[in-house]
Amino acid sequence: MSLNEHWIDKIPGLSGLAPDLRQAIAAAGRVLRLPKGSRIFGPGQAPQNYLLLLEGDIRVSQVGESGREIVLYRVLAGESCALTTGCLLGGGDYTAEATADTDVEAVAIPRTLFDDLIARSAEFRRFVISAFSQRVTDLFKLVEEIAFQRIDVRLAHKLIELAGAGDEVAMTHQQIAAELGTAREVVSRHVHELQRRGTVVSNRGNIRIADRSALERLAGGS
Amino acid sequence: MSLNEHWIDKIPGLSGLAPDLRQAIAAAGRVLRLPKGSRIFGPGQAPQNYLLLLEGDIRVSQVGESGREIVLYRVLAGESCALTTGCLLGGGDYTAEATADTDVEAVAIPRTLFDDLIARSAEFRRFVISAFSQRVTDLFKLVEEIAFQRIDVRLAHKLIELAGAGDEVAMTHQQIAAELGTAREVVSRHVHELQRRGTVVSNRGNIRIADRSALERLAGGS
DNA sequence: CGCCCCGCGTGACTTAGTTACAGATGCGAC
DNA sequence: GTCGCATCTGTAACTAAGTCACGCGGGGCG
Repeated sequence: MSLNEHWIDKIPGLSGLAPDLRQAIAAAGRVLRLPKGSRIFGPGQAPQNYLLLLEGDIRVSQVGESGREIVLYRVLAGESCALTTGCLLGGGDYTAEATADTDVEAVAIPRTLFDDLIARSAEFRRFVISAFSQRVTDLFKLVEEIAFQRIDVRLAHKLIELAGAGDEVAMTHQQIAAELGTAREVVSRHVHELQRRGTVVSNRGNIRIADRSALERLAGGS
Repeated sequence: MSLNEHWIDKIPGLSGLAPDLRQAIAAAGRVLRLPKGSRIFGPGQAPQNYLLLLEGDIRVSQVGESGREIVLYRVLAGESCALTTGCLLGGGDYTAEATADTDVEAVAIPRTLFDDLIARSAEFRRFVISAFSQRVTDLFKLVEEIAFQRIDVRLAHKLIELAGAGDEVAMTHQQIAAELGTAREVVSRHVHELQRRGTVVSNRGNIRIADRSALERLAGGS
């Protein structure tokens, strides 16, 4: 029980939930642990639970017939995966898939409880709806990027994002291509060009940012 | 009052709403009429109401810095525009805009009532959430199309969609380009090619489908 | 009638995606 | 160690898409 009270506090949006609802959630929610690389869901799987992510990083991506892939968004610790589950319940056919990018710890909330929480808690509603909204704005931005932005700009953007606080991106060109929804060769070419200009240093499975400000200039400007 | 009971029945998802809630909606909802071409919302405008569309057709699109435009989705009669309003409330900065493609009749529901309805009616919740879900799957599909599909296939698709039951599309190449998020010249070239093959007949501001099955083959197949 | 705006056509060029390889590099088996 | 192999990366040639610049022509309107 103290264990259950423990995880709910990892979800910032739910900190102020009424005690009785906390208890209901703690009682009915099951904690799942999945290793890195697990398929959370994919075409053909229809989960009956709403998921809250406690630890880890889930990547939601779309694959085309050609096998090419593009990352739609990520679900981070403390966020809800309700969108994709909702998508399944409401949407009918879809082709997105979700993969654990790291080891993952999540809570599965049965649908009946979810409905109940939505009905009884304004805070929970706010949490769910703002999660939906956030995803949608993410997708809006993504559409704009794909449709209008040049690949080199998007690559610069992604490298900065993926490097985070550090300056190393431990990914293959293929994986970065999947992030951007383009082909591996395209990434290779642009990485090579960045290396030629001294902006990055590229090694097998790893790219190090050598001149962050140059990258930011590329990402921000034209 | 009978007038108010009138419009609520235009929303299929709300037909089974409890009588007291119907009354609340009827009392607080204001019916709006907007002429074709009106900007429903855009960057810099933050509506405080949730909108239900009774009549007409709203186009939600994204414009890039270059001025190029892409249609994200449409809101049709009987559907809710809650997504985009929710997007505003939850999302912070965004750049999408919504335009009336036809004369439009909509109901504005104040936010307080919306919250109340969500709290009290499972049916209303289902309506709102499935609307959200639908938009999201639409956006998923759109991302896949932009990222992976060839322009000629997407054009064929759009022409069929825009023609509806008939076989005329009364739009300029520029407008069709905005639908697809591409440049006018690209549309012109492909339309020209389709005309050369006898699939369509193109005139100023109008494209007539001459061989629908050929178009469907193009849209469906590779 | 003539002007002008708007939609459309076209050519030359750049960027992105595709196809088909050929090296390179690490890692495990032996 | 080193051999074999899968995986990652580089390159070249080609097609598709997007960009830029301009010309043409038809309608509408003064």
